[in-house]
Amino acid sequence: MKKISESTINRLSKYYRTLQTLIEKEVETISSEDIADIESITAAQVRKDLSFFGTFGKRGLGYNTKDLKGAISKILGLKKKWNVALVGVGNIGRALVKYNEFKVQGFNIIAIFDKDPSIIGTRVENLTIHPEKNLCKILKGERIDIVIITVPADQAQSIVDQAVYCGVKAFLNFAPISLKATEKVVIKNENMSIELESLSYHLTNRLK
Amino acid sequence: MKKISESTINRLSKYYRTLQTLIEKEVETISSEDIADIESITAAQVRKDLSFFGTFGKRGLGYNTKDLKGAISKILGLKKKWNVALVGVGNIGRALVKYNEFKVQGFNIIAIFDKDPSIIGTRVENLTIHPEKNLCKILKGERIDIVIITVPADQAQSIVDQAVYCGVKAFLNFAPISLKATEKVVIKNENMSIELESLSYHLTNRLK
DNA sequence: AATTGTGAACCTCTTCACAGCT
DNA sequence: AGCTGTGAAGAGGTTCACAATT
Repeated sequence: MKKISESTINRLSKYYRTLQTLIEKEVETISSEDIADIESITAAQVRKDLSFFGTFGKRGLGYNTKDLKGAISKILGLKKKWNVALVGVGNIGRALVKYNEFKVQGFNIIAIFDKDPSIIGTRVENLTIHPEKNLCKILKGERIDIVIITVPADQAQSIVDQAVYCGVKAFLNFAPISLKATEKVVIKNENMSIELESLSYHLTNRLK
Repeated sequence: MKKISESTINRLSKYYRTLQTLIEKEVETISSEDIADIESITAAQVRKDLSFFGTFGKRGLGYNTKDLKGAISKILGLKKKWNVALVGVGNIGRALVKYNEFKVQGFNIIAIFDKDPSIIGTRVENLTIHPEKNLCKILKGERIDIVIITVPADQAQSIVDQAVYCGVKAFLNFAPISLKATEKVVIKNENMSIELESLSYHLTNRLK
């Protein structure tokens, strides 16, 4: 299969969410132009993104919202439930465990870890905090697909290394550091400080 | 000034953080190649990014870590403290108020808002939760530069509209929806579901 | 008549490669 | 000799524009 860009994948996620909203409003059909307006992009972009995966529309009519949502759901692999673990039960980690959006989309956090003895064994939302030394055993036993990293920057690489060794191939990293892994592993970064610094740049240079 | 790409700005943030770590380790000089290795990019990319803003290195030697950190700090506008407000004191909002990294980098959350009467008036980390109806008055009075949006998706656009009307030009949005504003406003998105869905795509299609 | 699907044109970002300093 | 700074080449992503289809 042709290499699909990360931008295309991210836009598919957005279309997916938009379609969900449209279906709730009982809209049955939508054109690429209308989707484009909602996302503030061009209609050609929407059609091109979809064209990498097949032909989903009807010329002259547009796209059926339910069919297209189903198609994107299949492309993104959202038909299945994913087992997620979270390492680092601090402020951010705790908030993510409680964040409902993930579960709704099929990402179930089913194991959580920390290295602080004073919170190990306590519970957050029905989940017991495991010690990090049991990481590998539990990742394998629970068949974890994705690990969310919410530990401090200096501990993040070590968690990735351990988890990769135990077979995990996908990570969502909140630590403000560039993590390394082999080709066969994906790491997505959620770096909030970078986004704030970007705002700072624009306020300083462009928006005076 | 030439238009600088968002990727360049984001990489500058990363270099900045890397330089900070190097300075703590008492490294005084670094080459573009070494920075590139840390960030898993090419040396030419590092040099090109910096070249948009001036010449900071010494041929044959590399870059002085402290000087370069200072230069990037100035480019990104991090010399000054920014006044930040947060709207939506749910799980994520609460975690961000407590998140220390922001304050360390000069982003001070000094006002927080919610519309739930049962929590208005209560405190989170020394800050009293204000009712959303006072948004405009307080944004102006406290001279807020940046608004962090942690309300549900269907309320996010209305918060942006109000805040833009009251003079705010920069937003960090955690709601999973595409927000609209004029040219003179920047909105950065922190969409955690999109990143998870991207992982789902890669696990489904590439990493079997 | 309306709207998709797509090759070609265009534009932007990244990498190469080397002249120019230290 | 070593490493930066940068014009030119290359790669990749976006938009145009139109034939094809309903």
